[in-house]
Amino acid sequence: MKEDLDKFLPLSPAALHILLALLSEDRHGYGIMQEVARQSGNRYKLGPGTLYDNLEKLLNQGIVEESTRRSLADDPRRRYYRLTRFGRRLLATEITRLEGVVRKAKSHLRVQPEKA
Amino acid sequence: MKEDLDKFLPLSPAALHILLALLSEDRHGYGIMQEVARQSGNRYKLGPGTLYDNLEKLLNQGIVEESTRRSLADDPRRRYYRLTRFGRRLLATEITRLEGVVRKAKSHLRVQPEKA
DNA sequence: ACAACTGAGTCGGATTCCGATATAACGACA
DNA sequence: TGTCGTTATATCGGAATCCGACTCAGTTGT
Repeated sequence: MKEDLDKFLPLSPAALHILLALLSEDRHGYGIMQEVARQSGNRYKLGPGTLYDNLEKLLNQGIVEESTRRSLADDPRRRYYRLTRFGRRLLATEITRLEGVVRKAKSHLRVQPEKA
Repeated sequence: MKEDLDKFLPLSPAALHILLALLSEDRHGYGIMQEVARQSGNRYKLGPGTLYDNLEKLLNQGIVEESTRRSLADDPRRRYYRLTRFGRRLLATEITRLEGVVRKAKSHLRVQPEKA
């Protein structure tokens, strides 16, 4: 009961970046959108459609769960999400996989870079 | 005329792995499927539908092009594909981006890994 | 008062995924 | 020769996903 992680991999770009945004701290939906944009230097932006589709799926799969609001002063509209332990393990596995991809690619990209 | 690369990023897992398979050498469709499976230790397999959908798109975008058969002894059914220079640059950009993702994630995954 | 922003969410068309299936040539073997 | 397994390209169509436009509403700033 360990390699069923593979069933969820590879993560789509959207799912990966949502989990990445939740890795540093719990966030609400709008906050996830902002963090994804920020982390990518505004090059990759999640729209609400993609966000909520993915969030729903991630909740159903037990990768993400809703967390209670932290402070009473918080905007009551906000709904916070956090990684489950399974989600964290899944993300760690995916990151390891991507590390291999990057290493492999770099070894080939070094040679014959471009004629000029 | 340089940052239009961003329009193509991030790459879907399928597109990324097709480009990766073509990075080491030119391959035909069936060979791409095999290489993607091999590179992933059989954990990620591309079906023909996903392959040809993606290939068509990559051809239209000028990321991949058809290359002529290398040897006369080659199975004449095969159609070979290669990365264009643009495709190589695009892949390099995506790999750099992923490197950043991996680095960021690892710095957070190191702490509070899992209780036991 | 008004605009801009924060915040959750829906909707529907477009795109992509992806296995099942079709077709056929190839290699090996009895 | 026939037949089986593999190699190889390709299509098809239902399912899943993407994703911007939009709705609704509260908050903040000018």
